[in-house]
Amino acid sequence: MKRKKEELIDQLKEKGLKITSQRLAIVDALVENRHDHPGATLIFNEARKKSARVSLSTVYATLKEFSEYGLIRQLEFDRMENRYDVDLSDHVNLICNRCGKIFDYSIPASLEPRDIARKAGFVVTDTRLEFHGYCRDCLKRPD
Amino acid sequence: MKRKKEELIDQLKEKGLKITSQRLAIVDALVENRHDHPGATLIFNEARKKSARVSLSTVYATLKEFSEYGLIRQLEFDRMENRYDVDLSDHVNLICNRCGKIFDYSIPASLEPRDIARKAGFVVTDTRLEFHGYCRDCLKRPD
DNA sequence: TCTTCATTTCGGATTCATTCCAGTTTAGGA
DNA sequence: TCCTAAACTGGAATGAATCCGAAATGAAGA
Repeated sequence: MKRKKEELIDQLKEKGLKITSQRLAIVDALVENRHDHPGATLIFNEARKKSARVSLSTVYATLKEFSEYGLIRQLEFDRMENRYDVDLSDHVNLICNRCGKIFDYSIPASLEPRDIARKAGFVVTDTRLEFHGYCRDCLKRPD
Repeated sequence: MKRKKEELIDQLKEKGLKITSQRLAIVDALVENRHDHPGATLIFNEARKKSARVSLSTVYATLKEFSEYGLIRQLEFDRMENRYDVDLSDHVNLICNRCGKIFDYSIPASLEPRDIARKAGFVVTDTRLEFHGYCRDCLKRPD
């Protein structure tokens, strides 16, 4: 299996997006911090460390673009910056109410809170299910 | 079954929260617009219409407090104001990518996108599952 | 290798939801 | 009716994210 980093770079090429030093630094930061589900600020700082010249605007624009092209997944929160996930496989995000860390729990497996507590050591207090797509009315409309 | 409005007011009393004209107006707005899953701005406007003297700060503080006391549920989005749900029963929020409307789809029922398309006429393009709670480390820690 | 130009980047200004704060009002128990 | 903690106000502050015009640059073609 190819490393995630090269995989992402190949996808950039496929989609006709340019490979710039900024994008490489952002890809690096995304892949290396993947288990932290990093946010824009963390990615910005990490990219800067690697001696790359990057602006925060660019980081935002790039993450947005990557999300739109389906290279990564954007996780949204209330009063907390968005986080990004390079793991596109089916999984549940387990989010700790206290420390805010985000853990992955892979599917298919039972989604019963009891099972999750037993297998992942995570006590579920609140669940959030959202299915995004197109409603009946919008499907009918042309445009 | 008691009407949702009285139910909420009773809960305020039970928790020792004061019944103010502002809170009554906010409860009204929440209940009457429940199917729109209203946001703070809509609730503010609705509450104002009912000749109530309310400030936006109060609406925010009240919605936050209601959420914390578990009277309502806060739904968070990216670049869109938070929305509030008075329906605390198990259900999936179906969110249209185009018009932004939020539909409820009750559980227990199959969560298979195919079944949802057939039964609710909603085509699922993206799913979001988040389980909030406490991680292993935080469970160990005293504090 | 050089030229060209659409794409990308920059950074400062802007937007907008939400929170904060200090002063004022008020619900509801005594 | 009085009293006090709780609730409310509105303007300022915060912070994530976007916008914008100008400058830089990747990469395709000569």
